[in-house]
Amino acid sequence: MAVVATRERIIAATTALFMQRGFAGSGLKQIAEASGAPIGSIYHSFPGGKTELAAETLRSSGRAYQAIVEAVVDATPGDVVTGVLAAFAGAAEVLRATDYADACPIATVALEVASSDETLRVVTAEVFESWLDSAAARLERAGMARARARELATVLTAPPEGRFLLSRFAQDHTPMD
Amino acid sequence: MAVVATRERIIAATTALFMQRGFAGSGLKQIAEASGAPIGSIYHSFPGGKTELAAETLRSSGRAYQAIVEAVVDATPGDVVTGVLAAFAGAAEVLRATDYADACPIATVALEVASSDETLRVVTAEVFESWLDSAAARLERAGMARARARELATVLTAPPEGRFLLSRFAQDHTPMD
DNA sequence: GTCTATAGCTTGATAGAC
DNA sequence: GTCTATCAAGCTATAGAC
Repeated sequence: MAVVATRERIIAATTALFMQRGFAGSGLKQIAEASGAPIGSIYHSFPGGKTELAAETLRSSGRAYQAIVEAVVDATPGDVVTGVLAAFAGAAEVLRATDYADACPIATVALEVASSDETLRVVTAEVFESWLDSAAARLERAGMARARARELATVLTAPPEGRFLLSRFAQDHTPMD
Repeated sequence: MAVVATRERIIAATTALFMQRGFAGSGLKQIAEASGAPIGSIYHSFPGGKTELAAETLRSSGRAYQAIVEAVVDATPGDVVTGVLAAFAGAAEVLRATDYADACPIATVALEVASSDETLRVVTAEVFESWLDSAAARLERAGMARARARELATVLTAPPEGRFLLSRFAQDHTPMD
């Protein structure tokens, strides 16, 4: 019980710091302070150190984000595309409400490690693959051919990520609408 | 002459490191080594330290990228939208040729500093504004209304940024096509 | 203008008391 | 399992010789 809580608190603190300062910019000392756990506890829960903590955080964020999008999509009447748009409209609202601080929890770290840390790059690629699989499965279920579903899933995911990026550093809601 | 060369070499080295490891992940020591100039020379050219160096690097990258896109757009027959697509097709080729290492030189740093360094956040926003102005001006020249031109410029810029992001960490060309 | 040396601090990681 | 103390190495920045 206490173990799980500590581990979860560490991951939650890491998620928040990664969104605001990225991987290299988030120190273990900061993470320890933000989570209320000393550094020793981080190494107890994540013996692989910062890399293992980052990998678990990315996977956790990826799962959480995917679950939210799936819930919105499945609850939206009409076709899947409309559902995806509804999910991203919700994400846009969160972004605005947090003063453009909380965007995609993966993107910042993904760009940082894409060419410098192969272990974490693979993790971000797997999270992305999982998102694509989820979207493609729903499009297939709606009657779309397998190859076409995968293509459309990719096309649907890219523009929102770009809009997140633009509206975040412009601190302007316009690109999201 | 020698002064300019040193300064330019430092900025070039910083640009490359920012694309690969981001802002926090690129140390001044690494930049010094990559540029062939000692740390003292960095502080001679950029008295404001790492922040000033980063700001100048972002502006330089932004100008260079904008000049390339403008050249391609202006040299492409047909409408402006076709030109923009041609420019991004060229960028996709560069990305593939560099094994997905050299993507947008602004995006990684922009996400890192968006919520943690107001000085650099403003710089990234200005670079982005300049891109939008450039694209909107060309759309206006093609006869489009001012407000509509700006809107379309934003819509045109977002999806390619998203595709850059996705194809980079998937190390897969598909999202770019 | 160029470069060396180093100060002062923070980092990721470890050892070991409790 | 939890936490403290500490390490060596890294960082940004500065002072000052050439």
